[in-house]
Amino acid sequence: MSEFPNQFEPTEVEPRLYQFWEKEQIFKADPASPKEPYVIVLPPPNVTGVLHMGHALTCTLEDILIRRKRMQGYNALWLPGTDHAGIATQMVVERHLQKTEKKSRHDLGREKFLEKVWEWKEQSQTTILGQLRLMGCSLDWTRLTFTLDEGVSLAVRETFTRLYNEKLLYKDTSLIQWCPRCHTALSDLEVKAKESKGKLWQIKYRLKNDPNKVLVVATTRPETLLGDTAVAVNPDDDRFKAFVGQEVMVPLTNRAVPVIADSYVDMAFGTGALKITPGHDMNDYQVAKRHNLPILSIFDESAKLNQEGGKYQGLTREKAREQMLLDLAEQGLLGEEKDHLNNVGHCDRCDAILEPRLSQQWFVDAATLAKPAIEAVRNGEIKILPKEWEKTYFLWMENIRPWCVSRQLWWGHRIPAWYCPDGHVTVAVETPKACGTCQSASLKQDEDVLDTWFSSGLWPFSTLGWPKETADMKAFYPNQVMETGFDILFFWVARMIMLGIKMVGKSPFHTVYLHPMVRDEHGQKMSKTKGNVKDPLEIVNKVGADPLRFTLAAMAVHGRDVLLSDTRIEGYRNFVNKIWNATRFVMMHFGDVKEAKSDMGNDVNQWIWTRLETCKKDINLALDQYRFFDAANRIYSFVWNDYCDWYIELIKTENEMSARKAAKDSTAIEVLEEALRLLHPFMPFVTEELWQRMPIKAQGRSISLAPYPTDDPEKLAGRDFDGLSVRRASQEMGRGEFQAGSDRITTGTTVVEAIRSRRGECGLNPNSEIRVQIVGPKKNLDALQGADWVKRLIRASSFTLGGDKPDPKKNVLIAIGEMEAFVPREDLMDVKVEIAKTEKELAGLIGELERAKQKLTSHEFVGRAPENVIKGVQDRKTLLEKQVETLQAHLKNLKEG
RNA sequence: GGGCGGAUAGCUCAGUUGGUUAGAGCACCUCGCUUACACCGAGGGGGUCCACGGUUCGAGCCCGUGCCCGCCCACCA
Repeated sequence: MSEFPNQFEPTEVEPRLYQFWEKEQIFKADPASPKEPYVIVLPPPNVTGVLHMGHALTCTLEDILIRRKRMQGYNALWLPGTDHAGIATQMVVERHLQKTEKKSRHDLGREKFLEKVWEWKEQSQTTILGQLRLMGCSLDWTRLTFTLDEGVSLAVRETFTRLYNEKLLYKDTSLIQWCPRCHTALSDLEVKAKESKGKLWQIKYRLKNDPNKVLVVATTRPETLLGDTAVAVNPDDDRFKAFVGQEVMVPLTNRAVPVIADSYVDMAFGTGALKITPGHDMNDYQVAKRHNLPILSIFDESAKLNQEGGKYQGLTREKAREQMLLDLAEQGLLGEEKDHLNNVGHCDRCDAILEPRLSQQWFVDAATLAKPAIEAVRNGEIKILPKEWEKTYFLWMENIRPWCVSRQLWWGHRIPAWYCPDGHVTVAVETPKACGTCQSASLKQDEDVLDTWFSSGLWPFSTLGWPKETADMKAFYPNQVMETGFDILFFWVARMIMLGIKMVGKSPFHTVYLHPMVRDEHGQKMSKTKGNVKDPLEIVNKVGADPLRFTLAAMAVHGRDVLLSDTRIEGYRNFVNKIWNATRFVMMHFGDVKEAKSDMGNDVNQWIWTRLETCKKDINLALDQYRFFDAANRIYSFVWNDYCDWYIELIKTENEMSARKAAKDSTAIEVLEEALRLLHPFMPFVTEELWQRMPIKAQGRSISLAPYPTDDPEKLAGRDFDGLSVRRASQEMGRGEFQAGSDRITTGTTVVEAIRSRRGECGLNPNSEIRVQIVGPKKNLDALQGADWVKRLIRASSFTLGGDKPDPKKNVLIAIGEMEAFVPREDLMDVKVEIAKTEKELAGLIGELERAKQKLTSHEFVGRAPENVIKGVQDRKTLLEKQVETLQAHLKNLKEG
């Protein structure tokens, strides 16, 4: 540690520091701690997955929140876990099995297949957990939970049983969304509506009693006609009044179905007559229920025609359609056909076209659970940020439908329901010995598993040991923040709120922070087919976790997508380098200071302390409001602009430097040390590495346990900081009282900027030395007295204050507010360029002056604008007048000379 | 069909209750290897803040209309 490499080496440092943190158990939360708790549970990544950019964003933002709170003395718990992700994982393993062993899950059988999935899970989980460590996540690994762990399983069974007993969960036969490829029921949310180009066919239905008359219906799915149990028309439709009550023959069959009247039918659409297929259309199902129509299922679980299909049995939907259209045409029953755009439901997972299917499933009465969940957000118990999402939340929750929770899969929580031979249902937390109704000992458990989101919905408390009354549950429920992507607001967040309130009796968290989507630098969604996917691990490998984290935070703007670009990441990699080198420089000169002893009489010191104070205020304010991007930009500009560009440059003069060394002044180190602490939640690795090298630092083991800098130390009073001395906290308080920079600093920096700028405009070699004389009001000249850094920063070989104004014809004049700087013409300028510059500047100033004058003569403005605004314009006008006057004289001289 | 969000410099975006001269990063141009850092430093150019109308002493910001993008929800077959 003694030598200081001239570059930060993330590949060497990051794993070493993470091991150190884990060994020291820095991230472990103690439920017995007297500290105020601050809890976030990590949205559990899918066990089959690898870490993608969305995870990277989630864990960066959550780690920033958690690390800051930990540094503020909270009992911070960030709880890790992984999700079994039922349908997704089962699909991946099935596919793998098919590929490697050419077997289906049915070939293996349930038990063997599940063994395979568990193997897969073990292997995959290690990968993703390692990746979370690579990102620097300060997760409490001692509490790692998997959604199929026994504890979670108990919570699931408990919830299922309680909801069942309260009739909020029930078994029902109903038309549900069925995926013919995954062979399972889905919830409404798992249906992706996609617009697709289809056709609208007209099909003639002959009247039973008068085969010469036909009723023409329009349909996009002719193959479903085998399932028709009625034809419907609008009751107000005069065209069809005579048909209502009669029967028509379903083409290609011998069945007669009634013509019914229902106002659902849109007279203007198609032919005005609608075939009703209640077994395979959600709307038709509703109509059928109203009219007590029979329901026919004509497709099997793979959406092939079943025994109801007659000659078409065994055909797929597409094949059947093709064949039936041919047959209809042959019988002269096919009318016109036209193109038609319609929405078709696809499986969220496998993209297959879904088929509504009549079946028995378990449902949760979501509408009842939603009521208190809506209320919790409405009364502010739960805040959703950005606030715009609340409206979306309400809209969905108020129109929520029964949630189908059973899945015909093997991988997941088995439904805790048992059936006896007589068909009685027994629902229980523990496997029952006998039927609850008839005492039969011959019980068979329900074959189905639960929707993954059912167990996810219990996550904020199932991870803490619920339903047992654990210490963790007492200490850490409710959580503080739920940070996740808006894409799972309904899938997950809403369900956690409903189930948390129902099961525990308290909202599961206080704040929901919905982060945006990560896209590429052109706002395109990252996708494999587009080839624009950025792999976070590749980036971490290349530049380290810190720059990636900082980029994600600095781009995370409320309600906007995060656009990730390589140049941005590179820029923040450079930032890491900048901090590294600034620390190296400061350590080189002040590495031997032993105690915090900042010379507060020195105005350069005061200035940087003041800037730091403002920075602390801004950052804390920003982070309190989840404005990660503001906080990131603020610390960036403090370190780079204030500290490196100004402060370090200011103290680099020999006088300043030797005085500081002699006095063992610790300001440079101390300010930087605080800046590192401010930065730590964003860039944990480089900050810890540098902090460990600092001679002056809080006495803790890790920067993660040092106090987070604040402009309001009262807030941290009384907190324990792993051995931090209270003295430092009180010192921080004192610094809040500094006034903004002294006259010497403000005057000096203004002079430096003006002269540098003029040099730049002239294209002069910045290294050439110039002679400078400054005249102006005494207070300004006094302020510049002794500011030898001004001389250094403008590269002045001589620097004269006051005295007679030099010959205007031989000197270039630079107006600096009320001051004038003179530089011998030969040092700076050729006359023609100077004249042009001056004229341009003058024109700008005159224009502005005119506008100011106009404002001040306007009665409305003077009469109605607040005083401070008027005063501002007046001051500006006075200054402008003085500058215009000076420059006009200067211009005159130039032209004459 | 409903709802939400966006449009500001070449690119990606800030701009917190309307207030003096609209900012940043990157890109670009000029100059500089001044011993922390060329992953750097100093300077510069570049904007009718989508259009039109309104409110106001004053609008990038508030209101209305229009146009163009993106997303979510939705049972017109």
